[in-house]
Amino acid sequence: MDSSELKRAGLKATLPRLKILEFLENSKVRHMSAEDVYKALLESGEEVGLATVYRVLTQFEAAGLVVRHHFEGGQSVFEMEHGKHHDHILCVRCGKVDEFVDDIIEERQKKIAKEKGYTMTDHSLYIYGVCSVCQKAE
Amino acid sequence: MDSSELKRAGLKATLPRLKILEFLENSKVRHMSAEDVYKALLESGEEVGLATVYRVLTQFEAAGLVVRHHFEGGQSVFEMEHGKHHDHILCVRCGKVDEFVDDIIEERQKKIAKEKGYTMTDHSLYIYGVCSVCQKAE
DNA sequence: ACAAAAATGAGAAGAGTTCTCATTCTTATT
DNA sequence: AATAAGAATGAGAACTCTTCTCATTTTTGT
Repeated sequence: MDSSELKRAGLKATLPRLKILEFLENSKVRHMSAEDVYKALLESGEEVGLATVYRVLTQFEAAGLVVRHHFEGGQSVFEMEHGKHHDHILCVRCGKVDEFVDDIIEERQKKIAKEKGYTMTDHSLYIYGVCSVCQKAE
Repeated sequence: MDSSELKRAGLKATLPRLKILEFLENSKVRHMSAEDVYKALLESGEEVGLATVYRVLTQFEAAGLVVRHHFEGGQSVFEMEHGKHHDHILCVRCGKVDEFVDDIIEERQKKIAKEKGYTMTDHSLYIYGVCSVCQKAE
């Protein structure tokens, strides 16, 4: 287990943090709720408290290791930060999530913020639609 | 009180619905949570249940009278639908909300959806930043 | 190995929202 | 205008997601 990533983020290398980080890094699924992480760890025989999962994910977010998304439906989902910023497009039928980057949109956002007198700190863009698979399954 | 708007939306013209609609239409504030609406009605001496406010706002949303936003922070806020679609830019300090429309961004979104094989049904874009007033108050 | 400080886990608590169901209101019909 | 049938309401219970509390355990620098 590699604790250097945690240390770099200014977090002590505790067991729960290591397990959660390891799990996030090795998971095929990109977007996970706190509950998802908690359940997955329990199933693989790890002892972690749900409160700890929430706490740690919040810390990871603050440290920039992870990004928190507010997809529709109240629940937060987390995603490993792999350097490149991107936005999301979601299927409203099956819940599939795709990613995209569009420099023109990024540009326009900055411009709009400036025009309105804001210093932009962040943004969130979600496109909702019906994916190709679900369109056929109509 | 004008019940035609409700009837047009396929909703019976009940007293609570009329009061809520009237309040939304006359309010200076554009974005309100269910709780906000509930409290405001109570204060102006109207008898409405919180559950009804939630129910009615959801019905208004389904009927297209109102738009629901998921600003950061879990809570839904509602806004009268005045025909013109727009996105939002929010101040992370004072909570101020501004609106904007950008045709180029709208265009790009449709294009991206198409490229990814999606039929776009909706989208949500929020820009977060620090507004001019809060920048000065630093 | 040890003490001090920080992190954890279990459950309580909190916020926001939905559900349940007995009562009340609306509407179409006399 | 009265009525009957169905829909809507309100009060509180219940539910979901998340945070808090605090006694116990773990980590880390010495």
